[in-house]
Amino acid sequence: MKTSQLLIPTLREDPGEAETVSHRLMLRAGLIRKTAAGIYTYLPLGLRVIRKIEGIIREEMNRAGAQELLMPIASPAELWKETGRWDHYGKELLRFKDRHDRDFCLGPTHEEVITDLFRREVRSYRQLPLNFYQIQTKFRDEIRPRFGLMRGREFIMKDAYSFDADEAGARASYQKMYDAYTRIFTRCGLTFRAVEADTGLIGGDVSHEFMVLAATGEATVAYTEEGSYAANLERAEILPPADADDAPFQPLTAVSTPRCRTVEEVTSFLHVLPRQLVKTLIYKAENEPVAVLIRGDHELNEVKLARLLRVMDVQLADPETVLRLTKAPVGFAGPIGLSGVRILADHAIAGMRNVVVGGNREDTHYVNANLGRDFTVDRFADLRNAQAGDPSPRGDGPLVLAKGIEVGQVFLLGTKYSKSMNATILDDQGKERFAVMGCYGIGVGRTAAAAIEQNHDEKGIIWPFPIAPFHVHLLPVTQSSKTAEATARLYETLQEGGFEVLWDDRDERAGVKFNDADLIGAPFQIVVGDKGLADGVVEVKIRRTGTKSRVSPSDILAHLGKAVPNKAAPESPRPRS
RNA sequence: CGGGGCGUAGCGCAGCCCGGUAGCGCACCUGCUUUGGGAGCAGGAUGUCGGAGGUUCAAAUCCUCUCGCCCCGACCA
Repeated sequence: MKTSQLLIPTLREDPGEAETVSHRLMLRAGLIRKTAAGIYTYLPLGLRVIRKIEGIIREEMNRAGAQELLMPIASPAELWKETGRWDHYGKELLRFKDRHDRDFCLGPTHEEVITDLFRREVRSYRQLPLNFYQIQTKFRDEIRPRFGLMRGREFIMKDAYSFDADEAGARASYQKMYDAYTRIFTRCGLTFRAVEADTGLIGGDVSHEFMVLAATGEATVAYTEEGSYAANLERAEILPPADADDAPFQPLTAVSTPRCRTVEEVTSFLHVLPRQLVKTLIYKAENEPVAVLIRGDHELNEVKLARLLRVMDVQLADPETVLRLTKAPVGFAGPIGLSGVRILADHAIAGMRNVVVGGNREDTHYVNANLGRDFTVDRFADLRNAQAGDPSPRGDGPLVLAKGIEVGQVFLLGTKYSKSMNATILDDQGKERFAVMGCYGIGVGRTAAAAIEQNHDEKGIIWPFPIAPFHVHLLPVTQSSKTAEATARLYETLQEGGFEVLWDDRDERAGVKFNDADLIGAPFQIVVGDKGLADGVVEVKIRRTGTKSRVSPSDILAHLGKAVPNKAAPESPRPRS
């Protein structure tokens, strides 16, 4: 393609609205433009990248035995009411009415639609297993869209849904998808990790997230260096500590702590370490208040709390509730004498002695409080976030934390949707059974953004070969007819050799072309100019390394062929579960 | 939804505090020169100052309301 025939509006300056590298570079390199908050138009160059990623996904999904179909963007409220998600999904579900006043929504995901199709069309276990996928635009009305394609409201997603006759079959389908995902992200040239994950709103029993490791990631991953354990921070299990403090009980004493509300304020006022304090957090779980005890230097994990309480979500109680329960303003809650509310505690609390707790009175804390003697706990559980250095639940070393971008997630759903929507098949005994399902998503645009986060320098993007919008950027830098002819010949040769070539035929100065080429990030740049042609060569620059070599045009295909990374997909490892 | 900030030319911004001629850089158009890492000179075009109301002789500037966007948090897969 010639540059003059494509809209590639590169920007010399950083757009004010972009913070992260991928967002900034996608705007600057002319890949996308914003249409509304969290809603983007893909320009020709950006769309080429999207199509490349989709192509890799299609190949691997088909290879794994999935079949492509396409579901509608709009779906009727009735289906969502069957599973209860019309009420539970919240404001992320964009609802609207048609001209007949019927309720519809824009699909944020498609379990309901595919399960409806399945129950209408599939009767027998003999037709299973089945796996359907689509690559399609989703809409989730995010509270705060950000970082360009990383978290948009409208975004392109590959979603797949597997149906099996039994649990074992479903696990096999899950494993196939896990393996396919590993191949897909490897082929996209990404450094990633599959981690154990929570199932969230989608529901289900088992889930892995595929995380591209990058500093700008929104999620935190906990893993061991040896690599046998990896989990999303919100999921990472923490074993009860083996060691307990066995110091003798000291007498309980109330102390005045004027205006000391936070752990930081209380501990520095009393000259103790945060790990000697127990904070008491009052939460609301579906309007039922609950008190949670957490060590001062630990962080409560709301996902774990919600799972323990078997509720959709939990939130910190409002100041009025805290005042009613503890008879003190926020900041002074403690377990001693606290009544009318269940008291939960993180495992770490069990082994602590002579701790600082809130006094349930304004400006008052207790020191030397002790479990058993001064207060009781209704239930101990794993309720905190993992920290770097915590022991792995598999006993294989300390956990390391890293930031990651979630580009894909696989769920073993079980019968959650087939039950609520009555999607049954007949088994080999002629008996009706609920189909056992799995669902599998990949954020296509987010994968492109993640690739940029991982592959860039101060000049611009450095595309991995398989998802680059073009393989070769052809840059004539002198005006002579000799250069023009050599460029045209090279363009033909390269295309015949199977390379996708972007030919910068603009009447621009060399510097402009060089800078745009570095920004756009094709793996190879070929500079054609009188200087080189006088010696019978053109200059090939490898974008990633900056290495330049002088190559005779007749050797160009052989030269590039050597430099192209092996395109074959690697063997996929098994999940660690 | 809470906190902070920003809407002025296609893009990046100044002007606003202290009311009185709307400006700078880049991009764009014309001409000449130039042409291997974001060219030079000369000339030119481009704005309902986000919108509505108000105060005032006079509003980009002050006041009120409103819309949009960005950042932090809450939230979310």
